[in-house]
Amino acid sequence: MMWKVVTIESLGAAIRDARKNKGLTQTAAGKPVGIDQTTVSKIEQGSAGTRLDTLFRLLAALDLELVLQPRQHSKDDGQVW
Amino acid sequence: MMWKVVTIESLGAAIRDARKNKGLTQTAAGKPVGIDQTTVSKIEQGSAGTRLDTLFRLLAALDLELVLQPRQHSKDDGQVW
DNA sequence: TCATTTTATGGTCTTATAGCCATAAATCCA
DNA sequence: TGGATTTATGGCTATAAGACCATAAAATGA
Repeated sequence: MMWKVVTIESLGAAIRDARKNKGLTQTAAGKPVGIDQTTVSKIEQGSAGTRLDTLFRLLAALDLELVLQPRQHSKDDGQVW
Repeated sequence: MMWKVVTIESLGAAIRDARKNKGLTQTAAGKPVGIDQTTVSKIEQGSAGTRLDTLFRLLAALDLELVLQPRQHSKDDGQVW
């Protein structure tokens, strides 16, 4: 799977998707990298203030990576941030 | 261009790369989205505590987007976070 | 080389994350 | 449907981001 991410909310949704695909609970996903369940919950809901270190630890736990690339605009794009 | 990002440092480096490709200074990149030059500097250096809202505003300013995907391991991968 | 531009660093102040705990709310399933 | 699991919320505290200002350091180019 690949999730295009342009907003914090879509990032959270993608992470939730990936976590569920792996059959993990928020607690199980966060525990190995020292992230509290409440924090995972907020991230998945699109908390604006989430810190990068927290995000990257969660990505590691879920075996995910990011790709940065020029924005590919499409006519049905809504708000961009 | 596409930058694979697995660490905060590589994210910062990729952003710097993209910004320079656009011929923008840190001040010029941050100004339209209300981000201070000092903050852009820290982000590019890989500041762990950078907040997602700050990151996404900068990505918007540089017309960049993220893609989230399963990690593609390669034998020369180093530390993953 | 030297002035100019750009980036890095350091301090202050305000604000908010994330850990932690407790618990309500929602979801699952037998 | 009811108990168990999972997720969301709220409070508390320590810690730190980011705006802003000043300035040092580095890079640029004429």
